[in-house]
Amino acid sequence: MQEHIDAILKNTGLEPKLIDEIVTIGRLKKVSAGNVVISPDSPGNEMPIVLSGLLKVMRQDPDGNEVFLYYLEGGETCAMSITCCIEGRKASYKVMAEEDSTLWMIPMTYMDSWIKKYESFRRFVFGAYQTRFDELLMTIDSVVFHKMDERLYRYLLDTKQATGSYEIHKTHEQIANELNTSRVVISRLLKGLEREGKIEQHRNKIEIL
Amino acid sequence: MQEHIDAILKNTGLEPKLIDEIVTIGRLKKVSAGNVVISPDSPGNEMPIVLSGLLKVMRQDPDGNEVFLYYLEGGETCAMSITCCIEGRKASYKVMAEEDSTLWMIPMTYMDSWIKKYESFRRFVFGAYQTRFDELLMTIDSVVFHKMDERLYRYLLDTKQATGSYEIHKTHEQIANELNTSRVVISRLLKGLEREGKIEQHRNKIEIL
DNA sequence: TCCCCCGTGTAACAATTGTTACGACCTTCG
DNA sequence: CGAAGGTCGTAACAATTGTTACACGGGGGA
Repeated sequence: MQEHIDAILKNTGLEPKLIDEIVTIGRLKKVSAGNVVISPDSPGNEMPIVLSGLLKVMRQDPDGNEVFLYYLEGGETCAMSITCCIEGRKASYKVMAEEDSTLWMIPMTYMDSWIKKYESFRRFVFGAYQTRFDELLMTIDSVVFHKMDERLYRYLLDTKQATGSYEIHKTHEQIANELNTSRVVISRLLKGLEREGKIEQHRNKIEIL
Repeated sequence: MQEHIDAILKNTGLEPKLIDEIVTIGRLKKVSAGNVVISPDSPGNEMPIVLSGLLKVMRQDPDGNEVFLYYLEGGETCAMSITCCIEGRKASYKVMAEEDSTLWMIPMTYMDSWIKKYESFRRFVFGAYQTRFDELLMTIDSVVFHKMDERLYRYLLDTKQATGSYEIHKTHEQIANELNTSRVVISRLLKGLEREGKIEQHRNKIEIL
């Protein structure tokens, strides 16, 4: 286990001394697919780093509607939870396990001193911010500048890329929920994509071509 | 001038010693209304703090379409330019002066050392991130969960709040551009808001009631 | 003054998306 | 096996948004 964590963390560009600290101080957390990692009302005083698996970050509105924002893959961290914790605010989003995942949880107490001490940690944190800003902006692009069919196709490609598989195991209903539209609309548009030869459909499964 | 800058910076919660450094190292920049402050192809190795006036941040897509993201008011800074500069990347957004504004420009070279040195600067920077994340998420909410009429009304209220005036001096065409829709649609919806008694319209001017 | 440009109102129509309804099929479980 | 529930296809219609076209009036410049 220990070596496994080391291996992941090495790819983040963090310096060895810091990795030692992280390994000593953090704790392992396992989440199985479909479960919630962070929700708007959970306390949240730890910063998660994804060791394996895949998380997805969603935005929720007061009426319970949702939109998919982006995936968090191995080696990445949730930038939003950092600021949330620093400011002691409630999360305004929801993080779920898309696959069975293992996380390394670091208490927020250490954040400030690490930022002060380690140049590599500053780079890590600011890099995380940059990446998330970019993802949010891409989401805005997708929603503002494109129609639902393009948005859907981009979502499928994102999912293919994040899971590393050209097969997506989701129902039309689930996809509709992530794009905040209705099942009928998704079925209609997926049929269109199929006619264009971009995908192939099976029960509970979409194949990206 | 000197005292004016001090006064603004004091409200940011930065510690006196750091304010001294900022005042010594930065330079003043004046921008008149309508001019571009940061564009996707400008170099951008300075971090701006708004001293007076109002900036607006827009997202642009490759075809030249635009959307309004949020305003930057006095005492605030552009979080996205921080990460951009740290990573030496090109900006993926555009910042414009909504009113005649004065900015205090700080070379990025000092960022890292200040973050290391000043607790208050860390709080300032992370606070800026948090605020911008929230604004982006609100933009996403607005676009994903609401129809154009509500989006328009929220935009008017935001503008009222940012400018501190219940009169908005913009044409339907300009508003349409900021919401990435067409003039006709805005005229239609503004008429609706007027009928509901939420606004009053005049030439080149909208009054929020 | 007269003319032209700009800003706005409005109609008519097209395209996109949302909603409701229903039928077909598959899977699971009793 | 048969019933029940979940998944998908499709039609018909409503609501929202986008597009084109044209009329009206104000204000500024020649």
